[in-house]
Parts: sequence; C-alpha cells; structure tokens
Amino acid sequence: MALGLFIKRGIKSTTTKEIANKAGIAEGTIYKHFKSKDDIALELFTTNMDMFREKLLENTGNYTNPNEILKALVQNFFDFAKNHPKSYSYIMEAHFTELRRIPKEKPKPKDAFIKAIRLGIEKGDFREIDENLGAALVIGMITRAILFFNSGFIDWGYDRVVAEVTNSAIRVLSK
Amino acid sequence: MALGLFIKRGIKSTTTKEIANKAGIAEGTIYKHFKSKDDIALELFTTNMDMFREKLLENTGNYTNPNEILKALVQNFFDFAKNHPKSYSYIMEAHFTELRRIPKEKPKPKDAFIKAIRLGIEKGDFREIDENLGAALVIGMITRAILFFNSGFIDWGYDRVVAEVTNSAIRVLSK
Amino acid sequence: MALGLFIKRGIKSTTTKEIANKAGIAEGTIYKHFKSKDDIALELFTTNMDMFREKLLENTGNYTNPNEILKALVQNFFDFAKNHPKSYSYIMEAHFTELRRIPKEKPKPKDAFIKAIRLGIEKGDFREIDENLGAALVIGMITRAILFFNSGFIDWGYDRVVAEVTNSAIRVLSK
Amino acid sequence: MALGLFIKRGIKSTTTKEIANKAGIAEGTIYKHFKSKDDIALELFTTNMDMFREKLLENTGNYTNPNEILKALVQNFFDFAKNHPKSYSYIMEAHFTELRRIPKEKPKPKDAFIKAIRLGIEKGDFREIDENLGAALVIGMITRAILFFNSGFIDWGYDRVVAEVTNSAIRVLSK
DNA sequence: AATGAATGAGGTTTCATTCAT
DNA sequence: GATGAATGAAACCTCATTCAT
Repeated sequence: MALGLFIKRGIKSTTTKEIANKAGIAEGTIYKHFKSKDDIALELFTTNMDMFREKLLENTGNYTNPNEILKALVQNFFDFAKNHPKSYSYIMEAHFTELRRIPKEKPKPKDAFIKAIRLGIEKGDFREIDENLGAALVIGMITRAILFFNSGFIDWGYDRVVAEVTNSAIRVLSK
Repeated sequence: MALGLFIKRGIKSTTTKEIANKAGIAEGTIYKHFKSKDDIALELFTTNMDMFREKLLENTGNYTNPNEILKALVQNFFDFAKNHPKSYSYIMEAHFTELRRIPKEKPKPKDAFIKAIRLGIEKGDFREIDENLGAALVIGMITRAILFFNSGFIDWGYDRVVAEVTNSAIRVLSK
Repeated sequence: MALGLFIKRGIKSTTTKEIANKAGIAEGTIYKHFKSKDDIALELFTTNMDMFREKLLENTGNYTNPNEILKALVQNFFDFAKNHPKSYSYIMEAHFTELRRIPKEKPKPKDAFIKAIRLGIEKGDFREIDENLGAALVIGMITRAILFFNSGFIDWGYDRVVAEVTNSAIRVLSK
Repeated sequence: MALGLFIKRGIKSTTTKEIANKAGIAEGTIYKHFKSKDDIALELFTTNMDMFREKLLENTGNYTNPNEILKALVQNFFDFAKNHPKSYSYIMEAHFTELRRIPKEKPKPKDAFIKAIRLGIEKGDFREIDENLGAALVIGMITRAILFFNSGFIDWGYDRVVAEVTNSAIRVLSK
C-alpha cells in the first residue's frame, strides 16, 4: 500500500519504484491499475476521505440532540485518527494538493459539523454563530489536539482528551 | 523570492530554474548563496517562523492579565496571516517537512500560548487544563478559522471573526 | 487488420495492444499467430507485395506488343492503388524497412517493367536504354502521379491521368 | 549529427541515447537544444528541406528558356543527392511523417518544377499538361532514377543517367 | 561574484512479450 | 487455443548541481 510511503515522504518524493516494491509488484504493473502516479494520489485521497466521512457519520443518525450529535462526531473523529492512523495522516496532509482536484459538490467531512451546528442553532441549543466558523473552530480544536496528542505533547490519556475536546466544543457553541 | 512558488507548487515541485527566474538571477548563482535547494527551504522556514514568533509576541509584554495576553496573541496571529499571507501559508505548509529539521530547543510560536495558559491557570483565571492541550485547542481554532476565512467560507467580516475566535478561546479556557 | 494502423502511424508507433484491439482479439493471442510484432510487419509486407505483383501481371500475358504490355502495367498499377489503397500505401511505405528483410531472389513488381522494356528494346520498338533505368523512370512517374493524384494536387480525372502517364511512359521509351 | 541515425533506423527507432552518443554529448544536453525528440526530427527536416530547395534553385534564375531551367533543375536534384546523401535520404524518408507538421504555405521543392512547367506551357514550348501532373512525372523519374542508381541497379555512369533523365523529362513535356 | 551550458542520475511511463489460468 | 494481468527492460525526459568562462 502506497499510503505509508506517501505520508512519510510526501507524494512527490515517493517514487514509483518504491510504490511497486512496497506493493510487491513490478513498476510497470502500477500502470495497469492507475493512469499515472498522480492518479494514485487522487484515488487514495478520495477513497480515504470517503471512508473517513462514513466513519464520522456512524451512529450520528441515532441522535436528535445537537449536543449528542456533536459529541458523537468528536468521538468518531478521534477514533478514526486512532484506528486508521495512516488514512488519517494522509487525509490531513494531502488536503491541500488533492482537494482542489475533486469536484466541489462531493460531500466532505466538514459538512457533518456544519449540519449539526445549524441544527443546534435552529433548536436554540447553540448560540447564533456563523455555522462555517463554528465548524472551523470545532474541527480546528479536534485536529490540533490529535496532532499534539500524537506528538506526545499532552500528558492526559486518550479518553480524557476526547472528553475535554468535546467539552470545549460545547463551551464554544452553547448559549 | 521563492516563497510564492514554494507555496503554490510545493518545495519538491518548484525547480531551481523557476526560483532563479523569479529572483532574476542565473541558476548557478543560487549555489553562491545556498548549499542546496533544500537549504533554501530550510532557511526560508526558519526566517519566516522567527518573524512570525516575533510578531506574535508583539505587545504581549504589556499585559499581566492572561485574558488580555490571550486576546493579543489571537489578534497578532490573525494579523500576521493577513499582513504576511505568503509567509503564513509557507509556515503552515512547510510545517511537516521542515519542522523536523530544526533544533528542538528552538522556541516556537506555540510556546507563547502555552506560557499564557500556564500563567492563567496559576493566577486562577483559567481552569485546570493540560497546558499543551489548551494551546492545541486555541491554535487549532485560530488556524482553522483563518483557513476557512481565507477560503471564503465565512460570511462575517475580519474583525468579527477575530473577536469571535478570541471569545471562543476564553470560553474554552475560563473556569 | 493491422494494415490501416501501420499506415497511419508507422510500424514502430503501432502498439500490439492497438493491433489486438483492431483485430478483436487479446494481446496475448497475437503470439499464437506471429512470432513477434516485426513478424507481423514482414508477413503483411510479403502478402501484400505478392498480391500487388499478381494484380500487376494480370492480362499482360495476352499481349506480345511491348507498348500494349506497358499500357496494361500502368493501368494495373493505378488500379491496384485505387482498389487496394491500404495495401498500396503499406507497400510504398514499408518498402525501406521491410524490403531488406526478404530474400533477394524473390520476384518483385519492378521485374515486370524491366522485362517489358527488355522485350521492347529487343523488338526494336523501344530505344536503347538501360532497362533498369527505363523501369525506374516509368515506375517513378506512376508512383509520383498516384501520390499527387491522391493528395488532390491534380485537377484531371482518374482515366485521363492514367492515359497521360501511359502516354508519357511511351514517349520516354519509344525511339 | 542525428541525421545518419534517423536515416538508418528511422526516427522512432533511434533513441535519445544513441543521438547523444553520436553527438558526443550527454542525453540531458539534447533538451537544452530541442524541446523533444520529435522536435529534432522536425527541425532536421525543415533545415534540410530548406537547403535542398536552395540548391535546387541555384542558377535557374540565369535562364529564360524552360528547357534550360528544367535541365538545371534535374542536374541540381541529382547533384544534391550526390553531394548531400544523408540530407537527401532523410528528406525522402521523413517526407510522410514530417511534411504534415510544417505549414502549408512554406515553399517546397516541387514548386520549382511546377513553375518551370507553367512557364514552358505559357511560352508554347511544352504541351498542355496539368502542371502538377507534369511535376509529378518529372520528380518521379528523378527520384526513382536516383534510388535505382544508388542501389547499384543501373550500369550507366552518373552523367549519362542525369543526361538521360533530362532527356526523358523533355520528351514527356515537349509538344 | 555571476553565468548558464552541460551533466548524468534518476524519475515516470510505455510496451513487446510471457505465462498461469 | 485464447486470455489479459504481470513483467521489466528500456524509452523519453527532468532537474539539482557543477564548472569553465
């Protein structure tokens, strides 16, 4: 799988030879499955982002309470980063280069946050904040917390960090 | 200046020829000033991060109130991104590749946040949160808000966004 | 049939995949019928040149008069180019690459011209010209005329062009 | 010089490595001078065709008599093939592939023949023949004669062949 | 100090051919 | 016999770096 390599060295610095070696196939074989090296990066990104979105939305349909939905989203976000670390890293890093190459209409993870925040505002549970700014604040907290946690900067345990980020998200959004 | 190119295409994808053209010098001349292309990237990163740190700390010495320090940090962060967009973009993106190449002990922007949060906790103004987690939450909110704002996702004006992020940071940290 | 492709793109630029696609078979199947790609080119050349030679000689046995034989040869040459355009194009173009790969003793189209000219000289109908030069002149006129005609350079109709080339051949060879 | 290689093996079969070796330069250096391999082929073709056209027209300005002009053209054609054999071979062979890539308006060697024939018809020295067909006939005779001569098929000497082709051209065109 | 042509290692990609099914 | 995925050598081309001027 090229994911690991793409994360470690970046797409541009990963050679097709390395990809082929890692996959245990010949260099030429790559081009039976993909049109070009860039195509690998794009498909990898799309696939992983789709998986991420799916995992992110898991169980959120069960709830009608915006706070509970938000809580589930934060938990799922953290769990995805924990259970699919390569996938997560790749999504975070390929963001800039690949995002511009996929159609605008394609639903993205942030949409789940925007929707939840809108619901919360409508229901009167959350304060009147631009829903995109709200999503930015929450997603920002989560991603940076994961980054610092994975870098070993934070002394607290996983569950406590998740709980704290959830708590903080609610602090930011509640009336 | 190679900064713009490095941001637009990534370091690896920017050629020495392009750098030289942009700088109005000959390809060979680059090697009179830098040891290698990577050297350019590193020096660019160090220089810009130093400038960022300096701007971030501006005026913060004036205050003893943690809330005011925090407020100044958020404002400075936003202002730097606004006034030095290339510099800011480059720091954000080169983060991953370049950060590992500079000495650990070198002071970094996040230290300012950590210090302010520690002070706030000591003074009893902020709740007892892991100071690194606190910094992660605040920095995460700021960076994501800037990203969304620059992408045109947010309808509110600059000042209101800054105010809102400041407000949110205090919400997260206060008792 | 690979002929069309070989003409349009040249042998070297036509891929086995294209040949297989065109023939409606799998790439691997080619190697059940031919030893290699070059083998296809050679067999194609031999087959088509044999067919050309055969068509060229049609009816020429009926005549004893050199002028009439020459006339028939010119007509047959033109007719072959008209009725088998791909075959004709391929022979013209593969000439250089393939001719050196077939045995020297194999009879070639030009032999028919040489023979007719020799006969004409012997009979006293044609002037004393090196028979190979004579053949070169006649064949040259025919092939170039066909090329120009097919390129749309010549305003006259097919029959008139044929008649004119025949006339010119006789002018060149007659006493 | 890549000319020799292009003639011997065809453009497609000549590798950049071979071209570089022959030229005594590094492979990469090729791309300081040409945009691509195809670019080499095209420039080589244009340059050589221009040279050919120039040599072909030499001295023809001296004459007003169509027969003399025609004679000079035949002589120059033969001489070019003799004095610049690689150039000549390349022009003949690259004809098909390269001709379609140069602008239609660009003057070509055949124009000289067309012009001479038109003049001859106007002056009443030549018979009323489509001038393009006339050019085709003359050029066809010359090129085929050169081909046969160079292949060693013709026993006569160079000058006699030239004289004979000139004679034949006049036979074909005269009233 | 500055130049930019030349280098050549190494990158991506193509494609004739093989071989297990 | 037919298939087509896999192969891997080799093609074209890029580009960071060097060096004679």
